[in-house]
Amino acid sequence: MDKKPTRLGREFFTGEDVLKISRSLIGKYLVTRFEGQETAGRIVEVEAYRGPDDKASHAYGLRYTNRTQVMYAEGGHAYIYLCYGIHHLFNIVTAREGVPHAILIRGLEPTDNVPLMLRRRNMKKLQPRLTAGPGVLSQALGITTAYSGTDMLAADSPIWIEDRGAIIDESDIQAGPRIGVDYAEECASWEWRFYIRSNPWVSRAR
DNA sequence: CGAATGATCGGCT
DNA sequence: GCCGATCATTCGA
Repeated sequence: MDKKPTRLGREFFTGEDVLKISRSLIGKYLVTRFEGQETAGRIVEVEAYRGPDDKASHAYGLRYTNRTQVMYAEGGHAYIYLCYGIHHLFNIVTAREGVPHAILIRGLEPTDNVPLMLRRRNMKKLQPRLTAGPGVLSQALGITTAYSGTDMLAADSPIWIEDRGAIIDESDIQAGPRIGVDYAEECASWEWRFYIRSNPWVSRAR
């Protein structure tokens, strides 16, 4: 915990196993810096989307559109899309170029510059609603679809992932079915959602 | 070109 | 617990 924060290197994101990378992301920090203001939170909940063979993925069957083309970029890019016309959902692209894997960040424990996050969310009081959920955490960090395609390994990237030295015990990580993917037939039951058990910053199932 | 649809959220009952 | 918001994207005509 005392370790100096280091940005995760490219090799963290280019692996083939998106489930393993998803688990490894738990406990890392998602950081943004816009107009000189940093905000950050500890990742406590993620979901894996494995391109070609996953019916829940926007890249199922290698579907390639203007929106999804960034999913085919090298691991470490940001895939951000608009959901329900309102919410900007933030994903991290993984795997080598051409393999459309992605990890959706669904829950964050706010850590850096909470007052600014509260302001962006139009909230007065700190409560899980601030960053528990993929749409709200993007709002709290100032992330919008305008940043989709960003290479988070670029030196001047406004969004990046940090390792602050915390070790998360595997036994504290719970797996379960992904949220909101009922349309994905047999893939809907795959337990590709990972989260820290009993953590208040994990999004609530509806 | 038109219609349908979401990897959700917050307010209201 | 339910329901409406709200629009980029996608697909089919």
